[in-house]
Amino acid sequence: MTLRPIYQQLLAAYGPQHWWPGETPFEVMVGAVLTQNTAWSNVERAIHNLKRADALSPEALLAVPVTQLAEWLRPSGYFNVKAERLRSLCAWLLAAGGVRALAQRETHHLRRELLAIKGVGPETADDILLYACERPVFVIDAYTRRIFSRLGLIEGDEHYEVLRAHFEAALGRGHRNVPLFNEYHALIVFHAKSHCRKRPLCAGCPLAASCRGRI
DNA sequence: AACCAGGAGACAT
DNA sequence: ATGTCTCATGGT
Repeated sequence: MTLRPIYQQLLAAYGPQHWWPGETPFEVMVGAVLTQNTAWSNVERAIHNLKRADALSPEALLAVPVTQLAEWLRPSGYFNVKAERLRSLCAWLLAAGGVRALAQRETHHLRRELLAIKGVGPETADDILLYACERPVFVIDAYTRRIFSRLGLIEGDEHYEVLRAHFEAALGRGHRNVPLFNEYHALIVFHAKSHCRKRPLCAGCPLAASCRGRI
């Protein structure tokens, strides 16, 4: 596939992105839920509220009333919904034996468990698997659909699992690909936010060579 | 002032 | 299996 050269072009243009923006695996998980259909700048405010209240742990989040949690989450939007979603995530984490205990589980088993949590869909599950648990899964999001459909490489409306399988098959599935999948998704998000918001192909787009003749 | 942002669940068809 | 509605804040 042409997915390798596209990655090289993005990396050459933007450099390493050092994802996920979060200091601990648990903070990554929280961020993955809070950023659902929400600008990251708003998520940062909510996470800052949690840190300021010294509440950024599964135990602390479960110890306070939902109304209090929702108040801390207010800047990230959907705060009532997300308060419940964080609680179900934390309840699962504690039942699983804590964040550290996740290392024992096999990736596919872990993925099914994550998807069983209310408020964790395919993308959030894969964010957690890749960026918190360092598992080799390729994250599909709205940016990925938009960019690669404009490049003519996918339709864009395929089911999530179809696209994930497609990208993973093209790039390889081994554990050695964790850094690649990490960087690739981060670059996709950065690229989508800097270029191509409205136009298919902008002046100075690092993917111009891959676009040529297709758009 | 409409439109969008690193989705997911509930529900009807 | 495929649409539609809802959830909500802050930036452009």
